[in-house]
Amino acid sequence: MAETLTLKNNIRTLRFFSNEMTQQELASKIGVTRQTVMAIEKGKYSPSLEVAFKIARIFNKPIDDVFQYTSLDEK
Amino acid sequence: MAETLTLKNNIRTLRFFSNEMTQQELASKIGVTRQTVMAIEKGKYSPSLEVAFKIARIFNKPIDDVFQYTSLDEK
DNA sequence: ACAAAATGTTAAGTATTTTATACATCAAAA
DNA sequence: TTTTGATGTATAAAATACTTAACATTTTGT
Repeated sequence: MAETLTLKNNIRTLRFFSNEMTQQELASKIGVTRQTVMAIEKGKYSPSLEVAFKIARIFNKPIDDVFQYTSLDEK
Repeated sequence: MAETLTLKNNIRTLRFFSNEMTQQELASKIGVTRQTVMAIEKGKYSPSLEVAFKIARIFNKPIDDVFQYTSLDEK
């Protein structure tokens, strides 16, 4: 049945837990534009692994804690 | 000093530990071409997070066990 | 030594990510 | 109420990932 997998993330939550970090602040820290953070946060597309690593690093989390690649209906 | 970070990976090793899986087999399993596996394995470029997840999933490992984003000189 | 399979390389094209601008909406603050 | 900062949306261009195809080199097996 070729279950459809989608990419989700906790960036928004992680930002808030990190002293209410704004999208712009996160973007600056990892060296991308605010639009990129925006698009990734909203799941508009799959970022490069490098950008994913940079984000995870800011929050001191492994990538799998920031991004989840799961079947759509997963809890 | 803006330490330079580079992306490394253990794909080659993981393939061998997985019943000597070839690049072509891995490519087929994750739905990309052999050249793509080749390029990623040799670190020619940073794959998309989605492809990274697919690879990690084949080996039943978290992404951070397959890819390392570290400073060049790191042991 | 030979054949076959696996890996490496290159080039050109397509697809996707990221940038850059610009503008709209909303909430908070002044 | 007006301004300001943060977020959302849109679009075009630039950069990068991925494909396709073809061929060269290395490794493995017979």
